[in-house]
Amino acid sequence: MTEKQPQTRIQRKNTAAILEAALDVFSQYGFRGSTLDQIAQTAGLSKPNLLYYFPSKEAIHTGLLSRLLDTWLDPLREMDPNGDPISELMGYIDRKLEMSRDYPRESRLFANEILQGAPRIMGAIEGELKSLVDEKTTVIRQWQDEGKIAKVHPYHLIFSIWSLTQHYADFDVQVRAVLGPDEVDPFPEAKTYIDTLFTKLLTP
Amino acid sequence: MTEKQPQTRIQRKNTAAILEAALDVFSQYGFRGSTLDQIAQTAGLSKPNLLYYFPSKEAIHTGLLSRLLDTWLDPLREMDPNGDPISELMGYIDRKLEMSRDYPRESRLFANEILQGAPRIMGAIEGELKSLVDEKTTVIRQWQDEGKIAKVHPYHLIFSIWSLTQHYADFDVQVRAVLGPDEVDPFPEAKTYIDTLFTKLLTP
DNA sequence: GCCAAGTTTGACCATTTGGTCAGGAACACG
DNA sequence: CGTGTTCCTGACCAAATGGTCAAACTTGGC
Repeated sequence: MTEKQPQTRIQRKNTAAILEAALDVFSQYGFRGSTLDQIAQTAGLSKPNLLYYFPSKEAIHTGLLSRLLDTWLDPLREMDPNGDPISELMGYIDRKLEMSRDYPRESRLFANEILQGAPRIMGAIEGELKSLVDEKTTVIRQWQDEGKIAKVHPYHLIFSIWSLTQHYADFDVQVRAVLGPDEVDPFPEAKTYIDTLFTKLLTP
Repeated sequence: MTEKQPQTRIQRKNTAAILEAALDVFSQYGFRGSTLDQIAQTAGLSKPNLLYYFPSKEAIHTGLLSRLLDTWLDPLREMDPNGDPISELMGYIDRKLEMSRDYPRESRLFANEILQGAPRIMGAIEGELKSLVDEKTTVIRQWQDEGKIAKVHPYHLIFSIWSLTQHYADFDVQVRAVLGPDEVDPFPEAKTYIDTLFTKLLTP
């Protein structure tokens, strides 16, 4: 939070390379399963050089997470209380699915962290994330009271959007294995399916 | 696969204790993030004693996974092609949600494994799991052709059941954090929500 | 109560891991 | 082109990790 931005060209380039490499490694092996050597090698740097930019393994991890949480919540933030309820919700759902398609590593990074009890990100979940969800569920409840969308539990509605969309990033290998080698890209059909599901659920 | 069952009392007790402890530890930290010392301590044994019963860390892990996969697939296996389509599917969904409630560690163990690319269980996914899903999706397609349930993509239907139910085990800490400290048990409301969702989706 | 089989352990080992540090190389800038 | 700052590295360290082994201790059946 108390970081200075004025950095040299090299600093910017290397911290970016480190975070990119760390995303690769942490998202695949989780925090404890990842090693500094792995990250350093992926980033094309030496281990001591890594630690010149970040004081510790944990600092890289939390740096990544905090930098990413905002992006991750953007789709929900964009949901406009004054827009048309159904299209706002469907828009949110579609954006979330696109994020799973375009940023699967980010999804897996969070999944890993939450799976392990969120030891390094609990604060943000109880703070930022919860208050955003609280805010948006209030909007949803309003829409429901106005009869614009079906009355279903708002929090569980959010959970179901998260789980359905993130499943295609987090469980990608399983999805592809079950669909078989013919299916190249599961996302178009996933979008159709999910759109149908939520349309049927939300139409009053 | 080629194991002998006739064991002494002590063997049965200790292998059970080890697998129980390993489930605890592996499900929380993933394979690479877990240590033999941790498992040994949780099981109340010394590390060399662990390795008297299992030849290696990997053997414990694969032992766990193979022993668990069957249980994990049971709810789907029970789905009866000759029963009433809607109640068979809703029954499967309810059983799956109950498993998330009663066996969250098992769910997280699989989630961890799949997240990391399923390196130690890919075979079972491409074999056992895929063929069971193939079989059941055929049944679902039949039900759809008979007009008994709505025509939605059968594979994605299965994926959505998995993701929605397992979410409450895998992302438990997030669910509880978002719902706040007042909500003690999210499962009753989850069941209501999920039942509504799939009823609306599947009713033709 | 004896003895062979099954069980447990402390001590040990090689490797890996997160992290340090002194010094050298590259760079910015007057 | 000189010099202070930034950047980078090889060598190193202590702790942790997966795994071994010989020796000691239990156990079960006779």
